[in-house]
Amino acid sequence: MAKKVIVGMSGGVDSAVSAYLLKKEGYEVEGLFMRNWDATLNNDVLGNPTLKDGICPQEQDYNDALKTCEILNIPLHRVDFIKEYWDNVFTYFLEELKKGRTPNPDLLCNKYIKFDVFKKEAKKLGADYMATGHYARLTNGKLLRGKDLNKDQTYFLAQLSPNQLKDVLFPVGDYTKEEVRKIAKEAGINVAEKKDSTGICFIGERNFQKFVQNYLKPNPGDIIDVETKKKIGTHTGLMNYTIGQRRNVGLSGFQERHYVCGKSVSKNELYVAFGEDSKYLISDSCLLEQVNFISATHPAFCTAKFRYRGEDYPIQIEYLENDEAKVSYPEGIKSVTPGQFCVFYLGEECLGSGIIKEVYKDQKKLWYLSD
RNA sequence: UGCCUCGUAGCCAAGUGGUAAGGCAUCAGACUUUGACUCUGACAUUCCGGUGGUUCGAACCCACCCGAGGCAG
Repeated sequence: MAKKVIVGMSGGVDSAVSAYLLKKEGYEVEGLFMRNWDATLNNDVLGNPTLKDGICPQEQDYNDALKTCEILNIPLHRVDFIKEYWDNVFTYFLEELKKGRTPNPDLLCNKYIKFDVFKKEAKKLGADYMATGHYARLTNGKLLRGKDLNKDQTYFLAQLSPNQLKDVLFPVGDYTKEEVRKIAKEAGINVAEKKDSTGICFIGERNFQKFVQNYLKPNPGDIIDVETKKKIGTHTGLMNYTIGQRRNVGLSGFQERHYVCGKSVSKNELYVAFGEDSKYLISDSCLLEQVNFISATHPAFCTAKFRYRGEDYPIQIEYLENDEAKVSYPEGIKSVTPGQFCVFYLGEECLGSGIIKEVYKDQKKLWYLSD
């Protein structure tokens, strides 16, 4: 009796090829499409580029997935997690923004949606395994980077528990994106040439400031030159900025490039530093919260990424109480941002992650990144 | 009122007789399952505050006017 796999079909190439490969390997394959965002229901109006189109992108994706399943001759189920997404992912996203932090909703989307309610739904459909189109590999319970290091998506999986990764398959993890597209083309899959989706998972590309305005009231305040502590402009609301940001700050007339280096929610001030090598952008350690480990290995020294597609930096970890940890990187790293995830790696293995809570330089909390 | 300095694209700013550097910002792409960062391209189609003049030729020299600031007072 062939094992049954439910594949999360997004309407893109990666999941299509995943289903194709699994079927070729002899699994009984069925697709499951999920919809987690409804622009109308969720009041996603300002800055939504596709609102006026005849068909919303999620429905287009569904149609693409449907076509793919037809080609592969497998059934496609469908499920809505709009409420779950709002309650567990989007609410967190907004709460973090209110605190002046920079959340990454896609890690929580995996934690609370894809590898939780979606997986349960797959089980309900009789699945022995669930599969997704992530560029990642699983070997003996270890989560490894995808073969295509440029597309590696283990960063987004770093908040999962070992249990959530049980009975999970990542068929495209052993291929490069180029190979995946080639396979799709040769198999006659409709979405072989479809452009990769970007933007927040399930929501899509947006003008961030306008998008957030649908949910949070803007609260303008002063932009302060972190060096002189003088006011040099007005910001449109702290939630509109992230650390290290250069574009869309709204300042001009200066000789040097300027970067957001901090903010104070209590004072409603945004701090800006000049020059791309400004010392104000550098930190040498940080405190993590909600530290999660997938791996049984808890090393003192390893590497870490501080943002998706960020560089791997050598770090030292000191494990603390309450799922907290102190991470040190004496060489200094630019734009370590509260709210973002710090993801640990040991060679190929993705060990786990934590949320950046506080940022330090020379053992002192950065005053311009405090509250 | 007298004298001095200054007035270059949205902003800052080179250029002081030979036919408008650069930076910031902005816009458009590339990259990208987080808002970045980075990279590429576009950006004063002969009006360089205005009007005349000198010159083969002026943003650059001269005159006057307008405007901003300063020193005398």
